[in-house]
Amino acid sequence: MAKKPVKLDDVAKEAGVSKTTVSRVLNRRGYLSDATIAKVERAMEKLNYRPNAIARQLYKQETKLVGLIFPTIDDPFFGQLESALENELYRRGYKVLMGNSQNNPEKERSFLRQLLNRQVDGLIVGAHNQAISEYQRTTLPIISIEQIVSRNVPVVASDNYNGGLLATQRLLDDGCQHIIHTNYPEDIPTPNHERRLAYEDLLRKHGQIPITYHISFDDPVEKKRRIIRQIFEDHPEVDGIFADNDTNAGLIMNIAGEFKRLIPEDLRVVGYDGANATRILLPQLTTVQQPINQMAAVAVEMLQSRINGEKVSSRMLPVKILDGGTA
Amino acid sequence: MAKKPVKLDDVAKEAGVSKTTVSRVLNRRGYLSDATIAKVERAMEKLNYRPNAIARQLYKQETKLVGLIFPTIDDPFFGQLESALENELYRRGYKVLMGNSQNNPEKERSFLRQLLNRQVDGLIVGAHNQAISEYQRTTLPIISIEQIVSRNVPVVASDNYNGGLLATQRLLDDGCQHIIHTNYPEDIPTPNHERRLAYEDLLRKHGQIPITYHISFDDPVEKKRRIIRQIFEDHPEVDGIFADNDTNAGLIMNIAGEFKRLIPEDLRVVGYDGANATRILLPQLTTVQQPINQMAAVAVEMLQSRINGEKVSSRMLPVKILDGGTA
DNA sequence: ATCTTTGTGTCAACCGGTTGACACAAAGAA
DNA sequence: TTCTTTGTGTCAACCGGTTGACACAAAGAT
Repeated sequence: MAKKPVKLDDVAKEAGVSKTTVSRVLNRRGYLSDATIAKVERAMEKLNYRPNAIARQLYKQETKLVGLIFPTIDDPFFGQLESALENELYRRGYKVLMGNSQNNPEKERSFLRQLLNRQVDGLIVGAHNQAISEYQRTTLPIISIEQIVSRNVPVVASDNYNGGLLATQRLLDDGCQHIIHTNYPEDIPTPNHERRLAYEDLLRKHGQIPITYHISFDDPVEKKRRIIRQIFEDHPEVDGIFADNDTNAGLIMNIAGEFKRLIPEDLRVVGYDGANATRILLPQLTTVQQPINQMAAVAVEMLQSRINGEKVSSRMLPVKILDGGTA
Repeated sequence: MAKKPVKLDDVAKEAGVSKTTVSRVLNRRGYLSDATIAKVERAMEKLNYRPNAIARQLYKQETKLVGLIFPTIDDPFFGQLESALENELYRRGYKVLMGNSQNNPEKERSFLRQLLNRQVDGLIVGAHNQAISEYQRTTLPIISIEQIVSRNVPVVASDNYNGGLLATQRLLDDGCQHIIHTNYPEDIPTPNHERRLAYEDLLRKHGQIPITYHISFDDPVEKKRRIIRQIFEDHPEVDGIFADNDTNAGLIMNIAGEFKRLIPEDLRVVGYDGANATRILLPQLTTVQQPINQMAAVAVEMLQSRINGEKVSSRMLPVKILDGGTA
């Protein structure tokens, strides 16, 4: 015997007015006497009335919801990024519908398809899948972060190439002779590859041979460890490593210990990302920091513009190197 | 001149059938000839029809949305927890509406009020605020994680008291004579205090005087560092620290370095949480691990039961200590 | 005395799907 | 022949707010 929820009509009856009047009180529009307002509010209070958001959304054709599609949230970089996005969106009156693709194209597609059904007013994506045709033929406002999704989707990115240069240059300045890089397998589309390209270009310019070991974001930790051990086994001469993200840099530092390498004496390490959580747990790491919060702010600003029907173009934000002690 | 979105009626017209028939094809209910199905599907394809989720929700009175209210997502513990929750919920056909309270009662209340308006089918909360009366007088299914929200809200918790015992006992077993603890200020309601109580009880039993330094989750990192430095200044004799979370344990380890303490020789450290990200960045930390993924699974299962109208009661899950090298 | 302006409130259509009730035809059963 | 079952499809009410159109009264302007 669950009581039916109170609806606007019930309030109207209780207050002795019409639906319209109640709605007007709710939205404070049109002419209203103080007496009427008081009467209606008393009735709402008495019945503990809660307006049905869905009904309003149906009529208004807007949900004040924004979808976020990223690989995961259980990671210092994405955690901070989505956290910052949520904050910015909330400030502008939007709530967040979160979907973690786990780099699973199936899940991403299903998620996307559902959101496209007028569930959200806009979308911010940073997942690593491609060839998801749904992105192409929709008119929903979309902003992408660090990822090229489709020709018509503006991108907010940090300057990955320059970040790669900064990291590599640092190791060169430190006098490293054998610098190795870790990055995604090349068939996974991500802007991280820009970091690799910079590393390769700069290394070649200095007469060194670039060597990249491929570690995928989704590899289980044990596999990542195995790949890193391989580095030390294949290249005992290594004296500098540029990791494409801080988590890998952390793993590298641990495994360097296993191989009795002192950091920074025997081995210099530069990471990438510079997220809050990593800075706390691994402050000694020298790393290229992305302006995560700023990226979030810019992305939300751009999305808002698109929702308002304005045109926006892609933006690239600068990175900087943070000195720890590892390089 | 934005074209109006295609609606069910348009598809019906295109296919030469009625709305009902199209709806039936969409939901595969009632008797339908193959010919009809094909006809309708061709029409949907041709018009690129997307059903309006909001309209369906309004009629069905369910949104297949679950709200998540936690302090933040930018933290290894909450990141992993929310990530696991999202996964479990997705498996059951629910999408996630995320709200970070930032331990800001204002934001939490506003968020909650909006979700209560029939926006979500259920709620999982783990925010640290109290006295939010909205939780009390609603019939929305709610499950709380590690937090007592209201008499009628079932809780999923890990065995915090036992976790406190495990951590403290480990330090005692290591022969520590001066064990200090960090935890929230006592006026912030969190189950972490159970960990403190266990520490106090056990320490007293062993004739030691419990000393707790208060570090709030929301304190800026610099403040946290300051408080931790204070520990070493006030109690140079300290030889064991039980931190109420791994992030603080990480900070403690760093600052121990500043004070020239070797870990574990001069100082033993035990953390709390054992989240994935921390295990990767700080594997050497001995810590009490919460069964984060299991907590998420149980919470979702309980929520599903409540949504189905069943009664559920609170559950407590066991913790275990993970051996690193710091204690 | 007539015309506007301001204040208060009502009616009914609308947003876009969903579904119970019902109509009608063809096939099989009694 | 008549009754039941199966297959196919239509009608219109419904979910719960929102709002343009409109009615009517009182006050102020000309």
